Amino acid sequence: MKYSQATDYALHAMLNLVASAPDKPVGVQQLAEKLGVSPTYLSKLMTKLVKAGLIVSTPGANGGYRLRKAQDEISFLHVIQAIEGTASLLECSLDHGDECLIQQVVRDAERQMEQLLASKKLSDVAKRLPATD
Amino acid sequence: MKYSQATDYALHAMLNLVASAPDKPVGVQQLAEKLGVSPTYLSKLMTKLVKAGLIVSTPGANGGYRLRKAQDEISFLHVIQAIEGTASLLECSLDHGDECLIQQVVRDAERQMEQLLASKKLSDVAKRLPATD
DNA sequence: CCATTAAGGACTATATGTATCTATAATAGC
DNA sequence: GCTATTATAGATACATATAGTCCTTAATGG
Ligand code: SF4
Ligand code: SF4
Repeated sequence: MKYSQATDYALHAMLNLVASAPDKPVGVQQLAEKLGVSPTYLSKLMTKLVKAGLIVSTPGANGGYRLRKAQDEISFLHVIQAIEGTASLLECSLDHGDECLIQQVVRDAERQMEQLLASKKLSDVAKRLPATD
Repeated sequence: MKYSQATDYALHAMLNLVASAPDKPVGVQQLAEKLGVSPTYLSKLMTKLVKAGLIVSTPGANGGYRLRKAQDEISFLHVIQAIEGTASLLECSLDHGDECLIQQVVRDAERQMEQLLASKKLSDVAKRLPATD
């Protein structure tokens, strides 16, 4: 089980936005170049982030993307779920109801992980981002 | 991000083994029938569990699978990792070294989840398994 | 020796993820 | 208004992973 590569791109793109001036939008071209990804592909991911309410986009000349909220209000979980969705890890076909302990265990485990991911904000890592990124 | 269906099968198969008599091996035929899966496919999954050291198999007449360890020593994490592997959720191509906070956050989150999954044993859910399973 | 059962290789089908191309819409600046 | 710029979106192509089947081989009990 792995996060899709798209999640990796999204996280790095978001951190690049954090590192940029907050009022100057960053275009997908620049982002794609820094990440070494195809611009058109990255564009679709950015659109997902827009729809998730994490960033805002402005088309036209000097357009691009900028954060919608303060960087200390955007958590890892926000970014990850914007790309990966919020489905549970275990999707059993039969639904034996609430008494199913199997699902409870997995849900609990998910909650544990999500709790930590939600507590970590972009600002927590923005301070010390590897230089070449 | 979701566990593969194979993980779902493996968990249910293991719990069926727990529910069976510990000395009588259970064949893949019976298991497959209970789970509603193809026997040949399930067979491959069972082999993975064998290689992970969770169960032992005996071929030949009256053969099948049985638990290798006590049911309170087998955790959810054991079963899940036997199928899904142990790779990290985030596999970035560039490796910027230990100071990368992005990876640290994700690793921490993984550890949180794994810690809970490791603490939950098969015996914890075997007591109250939905009837139709 | 024979029936039974697991293991494993080869193969197919399907789904998902990754990526490209093209067209459309919106915005800023002239 | 016109034009350049930039995001959005659909269609399409490609790669990879998952899911599943078929057949052969090996091991065990009777
Ligand atoms: S026992 Fe739980 S996980 Fe299994 S099929 Fe029933 S509801 Fe789903
Ligand atoms: S910053 Fe961290 S996650 Fe990103 S490419 Fe570098 S090592 Fe990988």
